[in-house]
Amino acid sequence: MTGQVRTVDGRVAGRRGQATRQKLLDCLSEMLSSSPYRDVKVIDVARKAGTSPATFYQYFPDVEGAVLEIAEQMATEGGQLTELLAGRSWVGKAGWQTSQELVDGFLEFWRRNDAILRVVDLGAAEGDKRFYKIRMKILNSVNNSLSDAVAELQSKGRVDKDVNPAAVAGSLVAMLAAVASHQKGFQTWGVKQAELKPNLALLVHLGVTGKKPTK
Amino acid sequence: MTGQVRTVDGRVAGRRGQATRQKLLDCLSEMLSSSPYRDVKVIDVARKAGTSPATFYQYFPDVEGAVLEIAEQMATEGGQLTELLAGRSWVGKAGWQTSQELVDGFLEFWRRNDAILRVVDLGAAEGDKRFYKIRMKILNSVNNSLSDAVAELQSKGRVDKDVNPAAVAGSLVAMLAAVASHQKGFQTWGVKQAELKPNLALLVHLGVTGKKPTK
DNA sequence: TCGGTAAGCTGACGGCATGACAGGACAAGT
DNA sequence: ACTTGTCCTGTCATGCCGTCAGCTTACCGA
Repeated sequence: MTGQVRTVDGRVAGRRGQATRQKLLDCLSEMLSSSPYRDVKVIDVARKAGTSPATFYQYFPDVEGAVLEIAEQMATEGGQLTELLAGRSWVGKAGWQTSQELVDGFLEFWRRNDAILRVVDLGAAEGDKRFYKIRMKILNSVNNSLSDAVAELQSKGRVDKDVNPAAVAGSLVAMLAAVASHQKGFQTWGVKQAELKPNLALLVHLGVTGKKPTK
Repeated sequence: MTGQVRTVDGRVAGRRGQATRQKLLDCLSEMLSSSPYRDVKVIDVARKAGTSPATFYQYFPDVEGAVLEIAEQMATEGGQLTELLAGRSWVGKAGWQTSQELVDGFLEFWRRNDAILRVVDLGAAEGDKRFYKIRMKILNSVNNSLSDAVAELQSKGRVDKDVNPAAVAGSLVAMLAAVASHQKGFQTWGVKQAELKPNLALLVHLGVTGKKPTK
């Protein structure tokens, strides 16, 4: 499948090597959660993993390289997000439920992976194609489903013709991602988690169907 | 007002000093546009400004400190965003125009300041209160206006009672900011700039009024 | 059991950025 | 010209980066 795991200098990693590698990745993940991306140093990660910087460089070209690895793993898990929309209806009460469950699942996924997603977002915004592709991989599953849903409703005449399904879907997905990243920010605006979700679901439903949900 | 500009060691900066300081800020701004935040080094900024690292440290505690300065300046200019909504109507054709102009102005502002906004966003997401406050300062102007608009329509019975104005407004603002940050991303989804704007405006209008715009 | 071979790890090193300081250059007033 | 306070930089100790040679460990076939 993905081929063997290799060290920077071309050797194949065995059991022990892979364990060390994974430990480094885990420690890096922790560091990303606890300190600013800019301040994450190779030496700190290595120390935390109980090994030396030289070992780190055996498995990863640099911090960024290791981050990409973590992000890739997460993106693969992120494929589950597709299930939030596969075969769901956007009509009537079912539509409202679909919308709610999408918001719920999305926010939960983002909250679980917030540290790494922050970095992926930054990399993507800075124009780094590698991060960009990973971000796409995660969002595409949701985006395509949403886009299809809009397009289908459009073909039935339930949505205006001058709506661009991809643009609407992309904007909604971007909204979900942004709100998830700044969930704490809403508290300062006096909005609690529990209140936020239904309002987000409302916006998603409005965006996809153009109509208020029937609850 | 803001008091005198001071160096790190407490001296008051004169004409020449302020010029140097500003030059350093300008060069830092440029660097942020052209290279990843993580790789921006004091020595590079200093070289670009035709001075030495020591000079940089005379005016700023570190790179982050200087970035905060730039962000603060930008946040002040960002007050202009309020004008996009002050005294606008959300009813009928006027409502559609309000929505369009908001999207236009917002995207333009974000595009002009994308480099620094990326960093502010990251800092805020990482939980740094200083960046967080700056992000609020920028978004609040728009957010409050939007929130008021929703609340007003709500009091007139045109919007459902269980809608939380602050949550909806915050989500819409987050959407605008996120889409602006990843404008390039939409091109890969086959969505052009020109197509994006009206669809965003539609979503904003739907979110605020709960109805499709009359064009 | 015993090498042989490849994987795994680290000490050590040159290079570079950081951050602090003291002292020299410069402008302005007297 | 002299003084004063601002402004800049040479220099230095410190610490991280990224690489390499070389040592240790695990696996495997004879």
